Amino acid sequence: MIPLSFFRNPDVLAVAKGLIGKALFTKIDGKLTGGVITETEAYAGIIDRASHAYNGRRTARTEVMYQAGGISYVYLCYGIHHLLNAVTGEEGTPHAVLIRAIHPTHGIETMLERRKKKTLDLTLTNGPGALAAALGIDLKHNGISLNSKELWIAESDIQLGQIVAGPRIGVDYAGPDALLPYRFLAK
DNA sequence: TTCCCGATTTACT
DNA sequence: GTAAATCGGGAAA
Repeated sequence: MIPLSFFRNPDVLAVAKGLIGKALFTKIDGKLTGGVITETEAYAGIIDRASHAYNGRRTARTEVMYQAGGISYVYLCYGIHHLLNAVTGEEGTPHAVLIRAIHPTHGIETMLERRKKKTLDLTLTNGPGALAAALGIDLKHNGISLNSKELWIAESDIQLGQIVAGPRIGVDYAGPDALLPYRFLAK
């Protein structure tokens, strides 16, 4: 497993970058699925207009983000897609890292079934909504540990290319904050 | 309670 | 390239 101290690093950018190349697994409905994280985005709590916790907003939904790092934050977007985040930072600091894409390594058959696809292609786990769907993640997994029996993150032996940073996707509404290089992906 | 909108994906024109 | 799908949460009243 990954030590809790990794997730509780106050530098959310370092955690987002560090998660690239880690392995993400779920075991939901008795089916093991997982892959290597290839793309993430950082959401810097109260100072980041793209974050749900911007300006200290604290509600029933965002409450989980204020907890200590090392747990999940799952939420429904556009009424259709579930997005998976890793909560980071110490308790009281609502930082989170959105997992945007993985490279599938385990349970590909199950993931194809969940996505209702017949052949393996790049879209299977490429994109935050698609990834959560393939892994079987939904709101039931909000706020659970990232070292639980149903959902966990581990080290990986797989070598990825150089990590590059760039602006985030789909957050144009965040004004100047949308331009911040908070997105990390393996080349 | 009511109204409005979104950290996206997919299917069309 | 553009639009529709679809529902929980946040803000207003």
